[in-house]
Amino acid sequence: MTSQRRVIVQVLADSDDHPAAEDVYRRASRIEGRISLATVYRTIRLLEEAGILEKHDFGDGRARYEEIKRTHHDHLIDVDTGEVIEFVNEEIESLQEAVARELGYRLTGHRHELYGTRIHKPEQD
Amino acid sequence: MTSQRRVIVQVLADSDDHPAAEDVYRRASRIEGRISLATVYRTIRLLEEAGILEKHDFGDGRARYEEIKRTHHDHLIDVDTGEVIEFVNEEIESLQEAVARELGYRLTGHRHELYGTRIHKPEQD
DNA sequence: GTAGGTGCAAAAGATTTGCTCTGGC
DNA sequence: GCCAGAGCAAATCTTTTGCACCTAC
Repeated sequence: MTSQRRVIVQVLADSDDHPAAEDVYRRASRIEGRISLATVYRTIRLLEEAGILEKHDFGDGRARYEEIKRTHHDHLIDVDTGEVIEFVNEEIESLQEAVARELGYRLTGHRHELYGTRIHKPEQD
Repeated sequence: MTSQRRVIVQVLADSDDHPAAEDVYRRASRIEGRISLATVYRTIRLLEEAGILEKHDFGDGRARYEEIKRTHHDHLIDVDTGEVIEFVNEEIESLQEAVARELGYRLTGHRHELYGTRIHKPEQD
């Protein structure tokens, strides 16, 4: 357990957004100067393989990460702002299982992202 | 309309899988020798912007493409073989709309992929 | 004839890796 | 002291781009 790893893990734990490797590097650098992007990538990979981190791709060309929390959720991405909103829908979850089963598969994972634009609500402005 | 573009469009129309740019290049090269990977990328981009082609990312680091067919569908990826199976589930589709609406969003698109392993069926072997 | 398209090679951006050095235990 | 792990720079992989040349209309 080196200081670099400690800092990276801390940064990820403190983030409630979905930072890319570069973001993690930037945030970690503020705390611990002696750190390199390569180490961030290596540590992120370790954490991912250990099942601690989840990798996402929201379509902007780089991987985004978040800690696996107790509650599973999917994401809605605001196409105008890039904001990421988490959602849970048990009905969709079980339908997915059913679809896979019908096709002769056991589900090992899934990726579900919604992309949308905010509905303008005049009374909220 | 150049011969290169004609060939690329033809290759895509003839493919019922989800080829990456490199695959399109390989298939097109067999038909038309005078073609470059750069042209494939440029043409693919044009077709995507024209709404003729859909871009996917199945998690292997390169983009995969398919022609937009009349019927919308999502994908189940066999994690053992890489095989891609298309599926349609209207119930999930409308639940997605509902989820977005509840969060105050109008859906502009979505990405939904299931990852699974084939359930072994002894009587089928 | 010319504007848009092509090929080639180099650039760009994200991620990985080889190698040497270092710091935790 | 040893060895896993760090830093740095170079390599890799996919995709994009600059530029000179070409070709469809």
